[in-house]
Amino acid sequence: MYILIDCDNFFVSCERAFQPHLQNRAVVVLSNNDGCVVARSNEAKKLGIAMGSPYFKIAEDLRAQGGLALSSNYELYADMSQRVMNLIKERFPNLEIYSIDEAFAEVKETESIVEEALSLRNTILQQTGISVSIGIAPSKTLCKIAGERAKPLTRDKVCYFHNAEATAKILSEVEVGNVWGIGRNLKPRLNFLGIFTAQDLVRAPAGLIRRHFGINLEKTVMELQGISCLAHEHNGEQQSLMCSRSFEHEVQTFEELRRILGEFTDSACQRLRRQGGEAGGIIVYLSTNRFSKNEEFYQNTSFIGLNRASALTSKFLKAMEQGLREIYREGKHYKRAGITLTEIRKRGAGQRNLFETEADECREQKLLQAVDDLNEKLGAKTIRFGSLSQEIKHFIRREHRSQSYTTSWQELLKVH
DNA sequence: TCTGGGGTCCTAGGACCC
DNA sequence: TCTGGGGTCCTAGGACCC
Repeated sequence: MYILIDCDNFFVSCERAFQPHLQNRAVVVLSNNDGCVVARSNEAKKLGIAMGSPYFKIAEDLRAQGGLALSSNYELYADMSQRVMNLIKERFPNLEIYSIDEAFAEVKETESIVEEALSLRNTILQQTGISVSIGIAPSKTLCKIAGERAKPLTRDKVCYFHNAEATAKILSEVEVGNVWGIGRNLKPRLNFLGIFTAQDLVRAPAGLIRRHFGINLEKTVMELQGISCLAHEHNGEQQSLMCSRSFEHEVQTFEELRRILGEFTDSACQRLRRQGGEAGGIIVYLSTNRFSKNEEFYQNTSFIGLNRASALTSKFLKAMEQGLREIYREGKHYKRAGITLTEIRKRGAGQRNLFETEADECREQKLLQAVDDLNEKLGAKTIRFGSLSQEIKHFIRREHRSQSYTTSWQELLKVH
């Protein structure tokens, strides 16, 4: 049996927890660069603002309706998320944190399960100000549907699938495209086969689904039948770690890209070290503006593997530069770039290289540890690589950002 | 006309999720 | 003018091995 705990309109709820005047208003939170809408209050949803809408297309309408847009404040959301997850973990220790705003718990089916869920919901609301919806079902895919059903319930916001007949009835009301695991590409193909609802999918012949759509959809079908096929993950090691951005202004020169990607590499390596990992390689990514009408869209990636897994910034800076050289084309206007560290594992878990001495690496590791400690203590970038740019913030727009109420001494909430 | 059977590894691309 | 950033998994095809 699984329980899904899903925060309602999470980013908006976080902002509202500290700014009560945002209650009962149409509020949206924007992605980086104030580009797209990534969270909406119920009032904003009612205005018909779609998830992912470009802000410039809805800005005027939103303002006219008395609504408000905020830039995203990930420090705040990450901290609030951690508070919510800690509360859940106290009640349901066997937890899989699935994303910043939702978690699955594996539980024994008991008579009091709904009461327990309700009481957890109240605790979270009281201690963080965040409202959650809860779905309970025999499989994760059914939990997602139950969670969706719970959202509009005004009173208790818990939905429990315990009766096969009732579940089948609900599934016949769920559009197949709204099933977890079925996106915009699979939906039309399923519709073409006469499959329009989740219940249609449950009844589809297993062989056909497997042949035409592969193993993932076959698992989804079984999950909808109440047979749990997706493993409970327990938040194991991360496999890759990414840092990428779109730029406000396009970038042309190799040198500027090298510095920007250097910053990304540095930041990714810091995160990697903080979680005690090391990576085996780096992917470098570049692209021009995909909406541009003046220039043909160009995007490319390159992968550079290391001889031996490492967490040292210098090694990845070197590899990054090599990768960038492979895909950089003169004269293009780059709108977006990024890097991904891959083949991540716990430090020291990997095979040693027979011909490499470890003395140098050891020394650099100590140096970086000292740098990380200093930056932790005195503020990010107090000490940094000389080859990197002095400042890169100019290329990201965040015009309507709220305070870091819980993570910065300078920005604490003033009660009076 | 006719061309085996069993593997591994890598890459690119596609699909999905939040 | 303005269109995000972070992940996972699967599949197909090519190159190689014996």
